[in-house]
Amino acid sequence: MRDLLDHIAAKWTTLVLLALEQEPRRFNTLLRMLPDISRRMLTQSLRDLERGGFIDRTVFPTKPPAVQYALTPMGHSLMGPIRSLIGWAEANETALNAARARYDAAQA
Amino acid sequence: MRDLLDHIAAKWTTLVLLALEQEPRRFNTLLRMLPDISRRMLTQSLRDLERGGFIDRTVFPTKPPAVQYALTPMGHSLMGPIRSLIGWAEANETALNAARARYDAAQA
DNA sequence: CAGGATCCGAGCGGATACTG
DNA sequence: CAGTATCCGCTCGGATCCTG
Repeated sequence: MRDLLDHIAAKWTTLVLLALEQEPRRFNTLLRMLPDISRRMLTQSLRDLERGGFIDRTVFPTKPPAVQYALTPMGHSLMGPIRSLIGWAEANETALNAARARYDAAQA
Repeated sequence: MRDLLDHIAAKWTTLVLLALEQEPRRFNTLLRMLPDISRRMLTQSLRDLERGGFIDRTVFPTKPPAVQYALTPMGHSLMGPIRSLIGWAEANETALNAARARYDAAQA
């Protein structure tokens, strides 16, 4: 459990998974899809996800080389629970912001 | 969404929520329940969760003072999605470890 | 008992330059 | 194109001491 949390916790990994959900993507495509991620962080996140068996990395020996990242079956199966989190977040977004504003106001 | 991820990402917050799910707890009780957390990190996590409206903090003016932390309705409602993640983690624990072992072996 | 304050080392993560 | 390498500021987080 701790393990999984550390993955989700990685802050970018979940966004990467979402970017790959529809179809496999290439490195620079992902870079463009995730506006605030740096090359370095994207590389790290991809390695982390690959290590966990969530994504597959395929290198095409073209020139220049192309690298494709795709969700594994296990990666896809994780999307269910993630969707459930997203649903919650959307449903409670307003309440969440309100709670924070209230708290911050009380501290001022 | 980013917001929620940052919460979950806080690495301890989810564990704190789980510790509070059954019944309200006091500070030192939580400290004992979460073996590897430091006082400082527990305080931070609690503040963060309070700010987000996930938990309530109640001070009893006894001597010495007692402070109780309890899930709010919103906090409880988040447990559903979290349970779904936990279920996934339990179901895929073996596959996850295997994937990691495989990856690490390939790198060696 | 519940925590704030302070100090400090380790690592996260960005920017830039370089490679196959 | 898809990275790696290096430098470096900054925050995370532990340890310790102090308070109401």
